[in-house]
Amino acid sequence: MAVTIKDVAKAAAVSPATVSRVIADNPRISEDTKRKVRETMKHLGYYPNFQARNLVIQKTQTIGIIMADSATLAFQNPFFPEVLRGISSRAHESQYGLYLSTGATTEEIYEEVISMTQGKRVDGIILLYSRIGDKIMEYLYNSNIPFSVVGRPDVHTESISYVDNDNVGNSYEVVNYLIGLGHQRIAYVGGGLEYVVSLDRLKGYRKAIEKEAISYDPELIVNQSISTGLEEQSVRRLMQLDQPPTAIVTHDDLIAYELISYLQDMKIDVPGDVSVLSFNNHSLSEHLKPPLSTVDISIYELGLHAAELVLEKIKDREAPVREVTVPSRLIERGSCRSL
Amino acid sequence: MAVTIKDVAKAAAVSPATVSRVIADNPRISEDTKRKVRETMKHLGYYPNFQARNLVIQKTQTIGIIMADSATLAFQNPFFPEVLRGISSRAHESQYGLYLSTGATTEEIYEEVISMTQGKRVDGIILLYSRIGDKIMEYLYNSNIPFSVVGRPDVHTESISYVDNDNVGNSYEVVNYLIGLGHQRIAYVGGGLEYVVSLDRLKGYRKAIEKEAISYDPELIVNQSISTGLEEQSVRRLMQLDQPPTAIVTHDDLIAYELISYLQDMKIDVPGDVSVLSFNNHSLSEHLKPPLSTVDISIYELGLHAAELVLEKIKDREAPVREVTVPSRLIERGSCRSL
DNA sequence: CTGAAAGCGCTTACAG
DNA sequence: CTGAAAGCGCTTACAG
Repeated sequence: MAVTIKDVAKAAAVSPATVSRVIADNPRISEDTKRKVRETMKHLGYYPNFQARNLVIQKTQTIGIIMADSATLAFQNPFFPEVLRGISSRAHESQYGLYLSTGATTEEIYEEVISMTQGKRVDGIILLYSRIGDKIMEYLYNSNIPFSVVGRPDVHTESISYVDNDNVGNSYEVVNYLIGLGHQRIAYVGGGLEYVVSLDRLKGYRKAIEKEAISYDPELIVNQSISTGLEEQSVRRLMQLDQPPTAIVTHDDLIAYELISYLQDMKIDVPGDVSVLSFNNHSLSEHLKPPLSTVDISIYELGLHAAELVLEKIKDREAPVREVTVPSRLIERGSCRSL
Repeated sequence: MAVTIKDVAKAAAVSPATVSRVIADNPRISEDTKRKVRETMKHLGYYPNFQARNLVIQKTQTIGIIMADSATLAFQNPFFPEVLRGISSRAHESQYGLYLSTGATTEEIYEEVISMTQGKRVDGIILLYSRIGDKIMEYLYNSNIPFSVVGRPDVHTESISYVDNDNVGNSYEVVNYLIGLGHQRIAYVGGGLEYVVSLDRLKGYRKAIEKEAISYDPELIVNQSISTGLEEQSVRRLMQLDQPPTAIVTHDDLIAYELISYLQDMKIDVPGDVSVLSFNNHSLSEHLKPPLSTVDISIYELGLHAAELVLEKIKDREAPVREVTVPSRLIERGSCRSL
C-alpha cells in the first residue's frame, strides 16, 4: 500500500525511530542523516499517517465545529461561512484541521458531539451558538473537554471561554440612536428567545427604552424563531397596532429586507414611514434600496477568536478561561430617518 | 485516561476480541455475552476510539471537502452553506464525517489535499468547484483517490464522477427566453473564465444568440473574477456602449443586485430600461425590488449527489463513474420585461 | 461461540 | 547520535 516509515527506514538504512525523529526535526539527529532521510522520504513519496501518529500522541490536531441544526435558516445566512472563514484562518495557522457536525436535529448533533469527543476524533470543539439550556454545552462543560463558544454562555459563564459582541451594549446604542432621531415607538424583531444573543439584545433595547421613561410595550416585540423566516403576519400585526412603531430594530440584514418587502406590500415606506435598523452588515446591504443601516459585528473576528480560544485550551488544559469581546459598529445608511 | 476495550473486556470477563466483535455486532457472538458486554460498555461509559479503529481497518469514515480559496467572495455566497447542507445530509446518513479544507490560497489548499489524502485523514474528497487546469483535480485523478466534483471537469470528463446542472442548456434557455421577450442586445456577466460553469453558460449564451442570427458581440461580455465583487466600472462601460444591452444575464443573485444598484445609480431602471436575469435563486430574491427572475439550480441536490458519488467510489473503487445532472428551473419574477 | 496473537503505522522512554 | 522494544487502542485471521 502506501509507503510507511519502515520503508523509508529500510531505504535510508536507518531505524524507524530515526525516521520518526527526522520528521519531528529532533535536534539530536545529525544533519547528515536528516538530509539522507529527507531525501529518501521525498524520493519514495512518503507522507506520515495521521491516524497512527495521532493514536500514539493522543491528539488529533483537529477542531470540531458544531452549528445549530443545519435544517435552519441560519444556514442561508452569511454568518456561517464568514465565521468559518475566521476559524479556518486561525486553525490553518496552527496546522489544525476542521471537522464539521453533520446532524440535522439537536438530538443527532448531541450524539455526534459525544462520539467525536469520546471517540477522539477532535481535540476540542467550537460551539457556533449559545442557547439557553443547551445540552451540548452542558456535556462539554462537564466532560472537561476543551471548547469555546461563539456567544455568551447562559450558565457557567465565568468558567467557559467565549467570544461575543457586546450585545446588550450594541442594542442599547442602536435603540438610543433611534430615540435620538425622535422615535418613541420602536419595535424589536429578534431571533428566538432560546438564543442568548436575542435575550441580550432585548435587554439592551429595554434599557434604552426605559432610560427615556418610554414604557416597555410587549406588543412591540416579535421573537421570530431562527429556523423559519419572518412571518408576514407578525409584521402585519405590528403595523396594525393602535400605535404602530415608527422604527423597527431587527436581528439580521436578510430578515430586514424581508421585513421591508412586507412593509412595501402594505404601502409603508422605509424610511419614510418606518425606519429600519439591523445587525450583521451583509455585503449586499449597501447596494440595496434602501441601503440598510446596520451593525457590523465583525463576524470574521468572532471566528478567529473562537479558534484562538479552543486552541489555548487544547494546548494547555489549565489555561485560564478567557472572554473576548469583539468590536461592533453602527453603519449609518439610508434606512432610518429622523422624525 | 479514557476507558478502552481492555477495560470493558476485564469488567465483562471476556477477551478484548469479544468486545470488539460485540461492537461490530458480529453474529457469531451469543446474545448472552452481547448483552453482558453492552451493559458493561454502557456502565463504564465506553466509546470506541476512532483513531485506533481506523488505523487497523484502513479507513477514516470521513470525506474531505475542498472549496476554492476561502479568501474569495464565493464565501459570502449562499452557495457554500447550501451545498454543504446537502453533503452533510447524505454523509450523516452513512455515518461519514466531514473534514474541511482551511487553506486560503490555491497553493495551501493543494498541500492540504495531498496531506489529508496521503496522511489518511479522509477516505475521499468532494471538490466544490471545477476549474480549468486545476492541479488538485489532476492530482486526485492521478492518485486514484475516490473523489467527486461539483461541476463538470474540463479534462478526464468521462472518467470522473461529477454532479452538475445542464449549464449550457440553462443558459441557452434563459437567453432564449429573453430573446422571446424581444431582446436582441443581451449582455452576459459571468464568473471568471477559469470556471467551467462560466464557460458552459457562455457557450449556451452564444448558441442561443447565434441561432437567431444575432451576431455575437464580445463587448457584451463581462467576465468578473469570482474573488472580487462586480466592478461598477464594468457596468458603466456596458451601458455606455453605442448600442447598450436591453437585457443582462448574470451568474448570481447577489451580483445581480449589485449590478442593479449600479444601474440605479446611473438612473437606469430595471426592468423598465434593462431586464436582468440571474442564477442561484437566493432566498432573498423574491423579497427584493425588483423581485429577481432567476434560475434555481437545486444547490442542495448538488451537494447530496456529490456526497453520494464519492461514497460510491469509497465503498467500491471499481464502481462505475457516474455523472448526475440536477434539474434547474427558471423562476420568472419581475426583473425582466418584454420589449 | 470465544480467545491469544499479530499487526495497523507511528512515537518515545531507555539504553548504549 | 542512533536503535530495539514497548505500546497507543483497536481488528481479524487462526485455532480451538
